[in-house]
Amino acid sequence: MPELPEVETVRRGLEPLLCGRTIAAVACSGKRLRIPWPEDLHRRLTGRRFTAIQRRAKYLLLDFDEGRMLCHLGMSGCLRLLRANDPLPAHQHLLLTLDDGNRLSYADPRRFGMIDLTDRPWEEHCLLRHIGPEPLEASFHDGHLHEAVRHRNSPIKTLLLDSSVVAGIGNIYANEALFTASIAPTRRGSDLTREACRRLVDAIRSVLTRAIAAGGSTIRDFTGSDGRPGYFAHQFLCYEKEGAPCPRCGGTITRIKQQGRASFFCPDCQEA
DNA sequence: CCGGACGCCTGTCGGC
DNA sequence: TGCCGACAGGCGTCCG
Repeated sequence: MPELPEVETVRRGLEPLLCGRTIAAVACSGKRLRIPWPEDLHRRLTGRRFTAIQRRAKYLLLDFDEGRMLCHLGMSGCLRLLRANDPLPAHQHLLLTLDDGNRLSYADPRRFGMIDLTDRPWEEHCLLRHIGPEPLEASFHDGHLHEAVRHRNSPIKTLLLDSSVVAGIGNIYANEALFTASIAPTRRGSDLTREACRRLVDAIRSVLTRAIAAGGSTIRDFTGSDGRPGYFAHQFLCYEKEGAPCPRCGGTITRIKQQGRASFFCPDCQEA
């Protein structure tokens, strides 16, 4: 489900309502997610006060007055703020009752997501250490991208999904950004000129920024922390548009498979 | 080191 | 109607 724009949408929804609140009660399903639940979960969460909600790649970083919680939504995870009488979602794995009576609910049917607790600084967390630059920050630019891909033989689509090249891009936005930059997903990293990298960086920034403004993309079941869907799927140019006319040249959007995942592109106007 | 395949889960959808 | 396979927004691991 969630790529960078969706996780950022959740973060923006949580931040004003969560910061300053204290955890009064903790309930955990105990069902194993991607990694095992931390030891002493109840003790390490109860009584903690939220002080900051940040995002790195597709991870949510929740800071407490003492300690921190790392959260990843996987493919089907959902973090929502519920009022006291709201019904609880199916497949809920963690429920934090707050001192104002609201509740933070983490649900994840497929259990590809994860939650971890740490007392160390974020930059020391092993899951965050090898992640590349944030695409919306100045450290991500054409020179960085060119250097990261110029010796790589993999298709550029695969490289965009590699979080050590650039953080937070998933299947939807890799496809949309390559379409916008007029670069075929099959192009080898080593074939990209500096100029093509500049176009791609611009396209990534543009697509992600517009997706965040729309509240993310809801294909099936994504919702923000308030339960509302995102509307960026209405602006897709190629994703899940197999057979449709290309909005740029009138060619036919084609679907291929790369690394077992669907890629959509226009063979007529995306440079092979 | 690199690249590709696989597995982890559940839910949904299309074809027969 | 029901069953079965394919597929879905991610990502770490394993093997050649």
